Amino acid sequence: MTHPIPPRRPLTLRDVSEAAGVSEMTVSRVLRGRGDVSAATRERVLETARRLGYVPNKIAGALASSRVNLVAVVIPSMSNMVFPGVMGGISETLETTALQPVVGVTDYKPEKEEKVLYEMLSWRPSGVIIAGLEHSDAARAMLAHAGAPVVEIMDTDGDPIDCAVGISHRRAGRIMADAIVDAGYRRIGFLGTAMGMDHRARKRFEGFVEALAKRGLELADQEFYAGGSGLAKGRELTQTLLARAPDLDFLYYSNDVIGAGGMLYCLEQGYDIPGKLGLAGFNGVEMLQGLPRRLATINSERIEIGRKAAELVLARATEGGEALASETIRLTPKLERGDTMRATG
Amino acid sequence: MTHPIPPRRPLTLRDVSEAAGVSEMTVSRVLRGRGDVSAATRERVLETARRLGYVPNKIAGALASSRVNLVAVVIPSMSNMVFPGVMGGISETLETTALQPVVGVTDYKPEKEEKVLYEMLSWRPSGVIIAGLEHSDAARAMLAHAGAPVVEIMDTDGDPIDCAVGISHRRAGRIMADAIVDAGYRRIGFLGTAMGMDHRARKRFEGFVEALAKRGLELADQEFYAGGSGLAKGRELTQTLLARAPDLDFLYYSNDVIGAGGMLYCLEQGYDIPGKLGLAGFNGVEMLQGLPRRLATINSERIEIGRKAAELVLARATEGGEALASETIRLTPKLERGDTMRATG
DNA sequence: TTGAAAGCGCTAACAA
DNA sequence: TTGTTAGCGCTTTCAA
Repeated sequence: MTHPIPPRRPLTLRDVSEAAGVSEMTVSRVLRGRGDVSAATRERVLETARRLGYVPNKIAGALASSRVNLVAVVIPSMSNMVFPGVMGGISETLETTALQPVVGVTDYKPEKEEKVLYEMLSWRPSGVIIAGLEHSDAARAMLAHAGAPVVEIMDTDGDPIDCAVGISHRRAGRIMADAIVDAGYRRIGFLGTAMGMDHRARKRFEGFVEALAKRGLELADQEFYAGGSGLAKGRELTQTLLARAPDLDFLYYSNDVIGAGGMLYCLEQGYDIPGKLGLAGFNGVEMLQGLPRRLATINSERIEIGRKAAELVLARATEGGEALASETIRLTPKLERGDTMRATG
Repeated sequence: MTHPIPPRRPLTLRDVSEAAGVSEMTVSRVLRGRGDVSAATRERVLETARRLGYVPNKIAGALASSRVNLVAVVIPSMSNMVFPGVMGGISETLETTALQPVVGVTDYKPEKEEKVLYEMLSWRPSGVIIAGLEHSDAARAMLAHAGAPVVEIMDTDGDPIDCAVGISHRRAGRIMADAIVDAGYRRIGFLGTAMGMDHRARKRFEGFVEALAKRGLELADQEFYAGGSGLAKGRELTQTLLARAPDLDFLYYSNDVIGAGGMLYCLEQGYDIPGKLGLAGFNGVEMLQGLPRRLATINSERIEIGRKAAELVLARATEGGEALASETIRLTPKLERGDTMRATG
């Protein structure tokens, strides 16, 4: 089924200028809401612009003013694990400002990160918010030359290029390990991603294993996977691991979604949770509210990270903030015990 | 904790031109991959650009060429109900092309849709993909003047401005109603959003009620809610409705997430599903794979909608496609019976 | 194959 | 309060 449509050329300032009988400059002033125009002229111009359906050309405006009200947000994935939270915090903070977030996704691939960064920086954004502290040399070079504030988010275990907001994932791993051991669990299994390019998952794992070691323990068993997370994946991993190591008394998952899948599996199998078997994930994902039990987890403070990152960009991208020093904000990973972990042994 | 960073001005074509000892024009040609440059010159320019860390200024490029490789994608929400699927289809299709999707969110608010559209169109995108067929007059005017192909997605019950790809939500409602009645259920309850500005949810509801009427039935009871969907919300609605109308034998939810919450609640309460009580949602959300039962649903073909929409834009935004006629693509909503609905009475 | 000139649509800076 | 001029960093077009 087809139907014709008349093509039209977008209007220019000049069209409005001629229709309203004032200079282009005056139209420009009115549309940018500058105060130095008489009320009568303003009214007439606004009316004309609306009537014609004029939409300003930001490309020309940006080139002339060398101001672009975009903030590049570069993240590894849009999965509902982290993206909605971080993005929510950013949007909320920028909502009432002139700045607008624009998102690029890297799929945890350094080469894609480079490509996405290159594309986004070529639009000369007013700021860059990018996940993680690990970037290729080329990416770091681009960021250093961006001519705009750069905020690396999620992680604080490393050296930022400019600003950073996040939590220590090593510490998050340690906190969970300590809580598990304090609760009296001893035969601990790990289930999670293969962690190839997921540096934060790796750091949590390292912190976890290290803290166990300090308490004289080591992982009893582990099961890795590659590819996307999902409840089904969590079930599968859990079944495999428990079949191999039935004497485990705690399962530590690298994220809440596979943890939740594991929880559903264990409940169906009739395991005594948290009495004989404890479970924990990582992230504090809202989406999972409403499952039969609340999974123990560590809140990764995604919304707050988004908010703070946007604030740092905002301050530096706004009139007078150009010279602000770089800054690193460390938030505190917080244990949420839920219903799948005892409080004490 | 603070640490200083040296600010740098972004490089221009001229910097590369001087460093490489050729004209700006030649550098421009090389960087745009045009063939009419000698291999030696090309090599030298490429080397220089890389060494300096040059990132082209697309703003200037776009202004000069009046070509912008962006596709505006305007959707009501980033919830994991529809966004990831649609976006996946779009990204996948545009991945290998010069076009890049940029997302704007309307929160189901007409005034926000206008604002987002205005912002996005002011960047003169090569195409617009926008959810729904219902828009304010102002929004419709902007779209008609966009000077770029417009594809309205998700819904085909109405008149598109240019192109459209989607399913008939009325038909989806009818299909579900027929399947439920055919399976022998008779006391049917509806649980869903208040549907203020969610036109597609409203159309499904209308189709559903209409099809029931044709079979001589009407809704036995219903429960509406406002605000975000979540498993917990589904539990709550279900509890309320079943307390009020314990004799219901089917619960039709306006989306899969609240449906899944309801399912968890009903299983815990020991209802015989699908024997004595049937359940169904809408969307076909992958995320829910791995729950104790597969919820009956209607697949809304989100990925395919994304793909087709991107293809329509691509064809029209590419050399020679400017004059292509408008086109409407109707996909077929497909029933997925899952484990929560009998096949026959 | 390379370069020079003009201009994309707007805004900064200055003039009236 | 309003208008004029120049130019943002590129690409198009035309000339060499």
